[in-house]
Amino acid sequence: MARSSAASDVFSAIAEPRRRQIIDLLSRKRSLAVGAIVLSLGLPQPVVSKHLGVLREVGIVSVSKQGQRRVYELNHDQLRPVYDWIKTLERHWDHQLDRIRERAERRARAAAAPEQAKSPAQATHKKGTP
Amino acid sequence: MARSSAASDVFSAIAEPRRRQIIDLLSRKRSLAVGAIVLSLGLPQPVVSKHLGVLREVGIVSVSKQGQRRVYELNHDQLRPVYDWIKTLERHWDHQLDRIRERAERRARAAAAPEQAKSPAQATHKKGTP
DNA sequence: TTGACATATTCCGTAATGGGAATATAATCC
DNA sequence: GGATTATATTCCCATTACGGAATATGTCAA
Repeated sequence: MARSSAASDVFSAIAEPRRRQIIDLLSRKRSLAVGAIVLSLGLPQPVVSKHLGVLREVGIVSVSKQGQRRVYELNHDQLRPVYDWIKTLERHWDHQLDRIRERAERRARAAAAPEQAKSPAQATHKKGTP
Repeated sequence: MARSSAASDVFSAIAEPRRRQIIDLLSRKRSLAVGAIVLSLGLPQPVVSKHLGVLREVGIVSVSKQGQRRVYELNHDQLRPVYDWIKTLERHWDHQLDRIRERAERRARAAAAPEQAKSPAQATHKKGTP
């Protein structure tokens, strides 16, 4: 019963290495025809078409006919759930963002409570809260 | 063969919604015994144990015996491949990072050349989850 | 039309998935 | 020792996944 299937769930869709490869390809080149993907990945055409089918069903890619070929492109938005989910754990990876944000917050705190500021922050008028 | 199995591939491991739930739980509470997870998710204990088994095999979680219970905790590092992969597409989402970095740099420049300080210090920018 | 090309779909076989129920292991308490 | 609690493991089953081969659909060109 409705086990999260690759055909409907983004996370399952990206579980397949070759599907991730396809996504990688499409994120670099703006758009690609099936043939180009087949060439690039070196997989049998039916295999590629089937993977594209899965990605299509989930909404990760979209097609447009162009002559006798189908041109695929990435819908980045559909991958957002993955991004949002993993981003929750971002703080654990000592990411640049953290250092920047941390510094900003330290600075903000210092500006908000200047009496316990150990480091002599030059200037900084304090500032009322909006 | 060697289809990327959930038992060996991180992406496959996190494809399962309940496994993601477990990860979410463990990322909030530092460490949890199986019983607590069972309680929290409302799933049968064997099911939880099996999911934990998968996460364990991949290395996403690790166990330690504590009395008669096994306490699990998250190994964030193992999820890094997911983070790194999805982060490639970050630019498409006009991410907060850019704004924060920009602001920080502006601020840094202002601090380096204090005589022309005139920036509106918007210290506290609490950003709730959208 | 016929034929070449580009892509999708179907059928098949094998392997893996995840849940349920029952059972096994292990630690703790009496 | 035996009983109880906590967790893992095994067996079974229905479902799904993926690749391969063959075939179907669609499009252009002459």
